[in-house]
Amino acid sequence: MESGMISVDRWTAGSQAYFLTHLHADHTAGLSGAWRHGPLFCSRLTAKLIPCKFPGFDLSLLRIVDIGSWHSLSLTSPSSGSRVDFAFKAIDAQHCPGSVMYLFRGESGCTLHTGDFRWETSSLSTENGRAVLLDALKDQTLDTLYLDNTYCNPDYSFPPREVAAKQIVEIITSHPNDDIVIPIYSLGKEDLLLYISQALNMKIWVWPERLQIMHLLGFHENFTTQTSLTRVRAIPHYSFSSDTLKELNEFHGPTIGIMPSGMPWSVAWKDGNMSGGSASHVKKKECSRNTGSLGRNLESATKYYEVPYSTHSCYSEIQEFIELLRPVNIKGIVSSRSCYIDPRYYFGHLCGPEQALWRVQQKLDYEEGLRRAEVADIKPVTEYVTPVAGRKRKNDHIEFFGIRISRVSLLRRLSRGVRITESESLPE
DNA sequence: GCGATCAGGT
DNA sequence: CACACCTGATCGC
Repeated sequence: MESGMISVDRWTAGSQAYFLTHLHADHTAGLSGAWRHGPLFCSRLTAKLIPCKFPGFDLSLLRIVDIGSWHSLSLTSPSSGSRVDFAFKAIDAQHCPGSVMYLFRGESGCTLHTGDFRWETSSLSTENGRAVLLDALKDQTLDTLYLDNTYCNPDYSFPPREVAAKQIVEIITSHPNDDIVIPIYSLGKEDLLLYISQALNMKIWVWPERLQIMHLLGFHENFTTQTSLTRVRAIPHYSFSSDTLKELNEFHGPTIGIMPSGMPWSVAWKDGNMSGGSASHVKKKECSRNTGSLGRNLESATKYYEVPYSTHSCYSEIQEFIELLRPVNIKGIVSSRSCYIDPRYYFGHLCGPEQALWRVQQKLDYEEGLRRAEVADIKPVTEYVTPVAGRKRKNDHIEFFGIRISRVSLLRRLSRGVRITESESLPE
């Protein structure tokens, strides 16, 4: 990529093919209804959402990438003018609706771009993704892994989403008479809301634009814009703060805030907080801040929970992902504001040419084992032998050790400053 | 008046 | 903390 041929989640002119992993704003900086720099490859669901996110977008530019099958692409080398053939495949990224990773196979080797992704160890989708990736890579090394390194730090530890979803349902049922507000963004966490809706057999309120998204995603029964139908509301993230929660409590009655987020969940927070169960990650806060003016409503100490429901992989999941793939090289894709952790700071020992070959060798050994097992008429092991530790490799002079500040300014510049104008049109 | 970018907020 | 946004100011046209 970056050779003037393929761009992933980058929208400046000069590429021959543009790939979109998912429709969050930090991956669409530069996209707009007027964008027309070239063909845009994305998942079917993402394509469905594009007109809503970018009104006026020229839909003839869209190239739908069906998940799981190989697609081919023929481009022209900008330097030599000769033809360059690629094959690529989309894999479910489990981050938000429509989100995918892209695996590219070309003359210059294999590249995997994860976009944002969640790699929950025991989920069926991950199991499928694992098989698809290993099968797609075959005996080749993965040359470059562009990695969602949002939580690429051992301090970040949180449970699978299902666990967090159950915690949230518990919180809601333990406050049977209170209103509940759950801050969400314009796309993502639908599975959480659906889970709550089904577990409690109630509809969930969303704002009108969000209902339109829900309908596009195929959810017709579980969401409503009628306040009177439910006590559980998913509200725009930007409209939520301790002040708004306090106001809700003062003017609308008892309201609990539940923040589903992966962010503050480092191991340092795990124990010794004021939440009931010490094993639980749930953080409960009493927001009794009283910033003047209305004052003295002592009764309105509002309840606010933070629950580790994350759409990004935690550290151990990233580790497992890298141990599976053993890439030659890893590059982080996060465009964070204040710091950039090079994935090789923690995972340098899992990449490099030797490690990549190690993976291939593992696969060959595994297949050889299967063959022998068949001959010996022994039941083959159905599970993959997951590579353990294996930190033999000495890092011979990888220069990117430690925290890199200089890259940040570059990444920031690439990802800043989108304004998504919400569709004017009404639902239906 | 418009889109693109930036500053600053949740 | 820093997710994935938001609003509002400013720049260039």
